[in-house]
Amino acid sequence: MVTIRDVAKASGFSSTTVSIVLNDAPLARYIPAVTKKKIERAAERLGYRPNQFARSLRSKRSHTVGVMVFDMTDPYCTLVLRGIENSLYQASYLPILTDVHNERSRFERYLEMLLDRRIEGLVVLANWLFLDINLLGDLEKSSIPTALIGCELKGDAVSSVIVDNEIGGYLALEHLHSLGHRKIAFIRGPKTLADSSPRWRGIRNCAKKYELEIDSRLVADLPESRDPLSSFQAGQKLTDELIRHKRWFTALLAFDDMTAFGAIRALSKAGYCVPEQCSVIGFDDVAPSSLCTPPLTTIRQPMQTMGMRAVKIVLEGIKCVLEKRELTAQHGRVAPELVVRESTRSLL
Amino acid sequence: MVTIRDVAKASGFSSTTVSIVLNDAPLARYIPAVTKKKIERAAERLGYRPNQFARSLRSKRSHTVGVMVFDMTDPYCTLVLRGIENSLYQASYLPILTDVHNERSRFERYLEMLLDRRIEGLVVLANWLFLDINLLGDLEKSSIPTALIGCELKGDAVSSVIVDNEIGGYLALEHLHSLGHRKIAFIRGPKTLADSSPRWRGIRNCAKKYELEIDSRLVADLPESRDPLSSFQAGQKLTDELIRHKRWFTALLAFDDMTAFGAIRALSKAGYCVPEQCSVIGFDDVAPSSLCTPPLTTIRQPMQTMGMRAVKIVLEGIKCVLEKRELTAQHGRVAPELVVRESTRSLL
DNA sequence: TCCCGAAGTTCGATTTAAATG
DNA sequence: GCATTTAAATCGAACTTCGGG
Repeated sequence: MVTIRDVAKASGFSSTTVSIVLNDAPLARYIPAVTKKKIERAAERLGYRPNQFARSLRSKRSHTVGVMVFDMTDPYCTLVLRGIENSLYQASYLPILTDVHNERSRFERYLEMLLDRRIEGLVVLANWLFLDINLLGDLEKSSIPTALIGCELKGDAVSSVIVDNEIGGYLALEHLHSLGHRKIAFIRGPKTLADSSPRWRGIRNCAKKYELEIDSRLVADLPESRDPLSSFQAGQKLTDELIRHKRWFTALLAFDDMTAFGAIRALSKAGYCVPEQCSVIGFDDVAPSSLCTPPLTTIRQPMQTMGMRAVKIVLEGIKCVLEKRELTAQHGRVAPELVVRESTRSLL
Repeated sequence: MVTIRDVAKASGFSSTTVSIVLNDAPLARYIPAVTKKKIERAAERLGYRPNQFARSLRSKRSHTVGVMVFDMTDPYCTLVLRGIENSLYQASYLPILTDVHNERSRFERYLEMLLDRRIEGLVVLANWLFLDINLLGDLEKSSIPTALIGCELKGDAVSSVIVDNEIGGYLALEHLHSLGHRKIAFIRGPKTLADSSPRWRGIRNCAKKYELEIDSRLVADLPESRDPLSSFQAGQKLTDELIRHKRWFTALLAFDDMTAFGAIRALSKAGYCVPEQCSVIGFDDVAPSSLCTPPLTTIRQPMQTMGMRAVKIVLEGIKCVLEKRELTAQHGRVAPELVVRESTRSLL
């Protein structure tokens, strides 16, 4: 491996000068262009690449950000990760990816490993997380700029980026209503999930606005679970029960896309066509939604944007820390968007 | 930050002794249990965590593996990444994730960054890659154990893990044939993609075995593209053309699942039901396949296994390098598996 | 010779303080 | 005093060498 001393020797200057020149440090002002040229050419010729370990040891900087995903297999992750990666790339940071499999022990172990690597910031993709306050103890005291995607935390230690679930819920029901649906079934999220209640609130607001009555016999709740696939299965099972109760509905509003896929499966098995006999709307707009037939009408979370936003917050946090300014958490809330495809149909 | 010297001071021993004890180095044999206890307790009490930069600088090891994905948005990545992550976790390695967006410049920049970080190994997820030999120049000379997932490379510089496409193609056609299908349409992969030709070879072998005639007017080719979504669109378009040519078929064998989704969309738009009027089989078994209705019959690539396998190879390579043994590439080929779901139906 | 522990060197780059003409 | 350059200290851990009992 070629070191700075090799470059020094080859160029005939000291390693100090080489360092100053190659880093374009303040003192480089005083160094004549000829010297710079010589040094740069020597470095080039030898193929010199500074040792990042040495550099980091000295500067205490890693140019690395930790990314912690709660369950990688959730299709929700894909685009968020793309957003994170892209923003990091532009800032010349590299991400260390960890997947905690929704396991507490894994979370703790990974967090220690990341802290040991002196990550400068942390992005946590808390999709499908049943959050436990303890998990954050380590985080808060670490004083590493952190952004949580998908759930919000009280206090100003940890930033967050979430979708506006209330607006999303409102948009979903408004769409069904505008299509003429009045008998609507609902599959709500698990009570322990933070998204569930605001989404439902939005739905109720919309119902009130349009004087739509919600039949409580057409409302089902997803059970708590830490497996993203389970919401597909639960969606199927609950829809099946709804159908068997013979209380018919012309549309179904699902908690998320996975649930909607399960609902469509159940409807289809029972001999009902979507959207001819029953409209279905989801939430998230994960990749499969546009691929399925019929493609799913849904409320899109701007996932890539959310990833980018989280990185932006973390990067600003890092700058704060470097300049020893006070660091306060930011809480971003992005607007969801109705995506009309073909799983919903007008009754009018 | 508490350093080894702080621990030395607090325990009353020298930093040498502390280092030996905490790392359980060979010399630790000679150190009495009392001393060890004292040192360990001091370290514990102070919350000492060794500085990885210093450690890496000295040992020249990073305990980091680079992971390079060609297009993160491809659903094919998800499970492979899970496999990679899991194996790395068990070996206490951490992955740096990079997504090259199928762009040459990004590949090169990321490769340099990873090399600068002194990654000990590299896993490349070359899904949907139109490989260019030049890209590998840097790789070969870097002498970093590397495993390519999804495509194979001549020579013994770079290891690889691929699915046995020929068997997969065979299985797919055999399944359709066993269901009684004789008029079968095919959408082949792009000619520039390495997977395409062996997959087609398997199909032809199977056709010969069962004396099935392949009607060349029912064979279409996916165009070259570097966007995974494009195979959905192309699948839809090609199927549409196939339908319009009025040369009917009872089953369609698609190059991959994305293509199959496109085909199903086209059939549905043209008023044909899957599988009642036309069976469709895919290849890969990406996540959406089991979520769609009807769920897709397909040839599964054991993606998680492939990720694990690649990491295993890389880890062995790292051990090789450490022990200065000769490093030779391994070329793994894993068996695909027929997954029968509901997009195919028996004619018998 | 065996056991225990410490002093000092090394890894490679950055930075401070200081020395030249 | 100024422009130009550099010796030496530093970051934190790990390893080599050595000395005392």
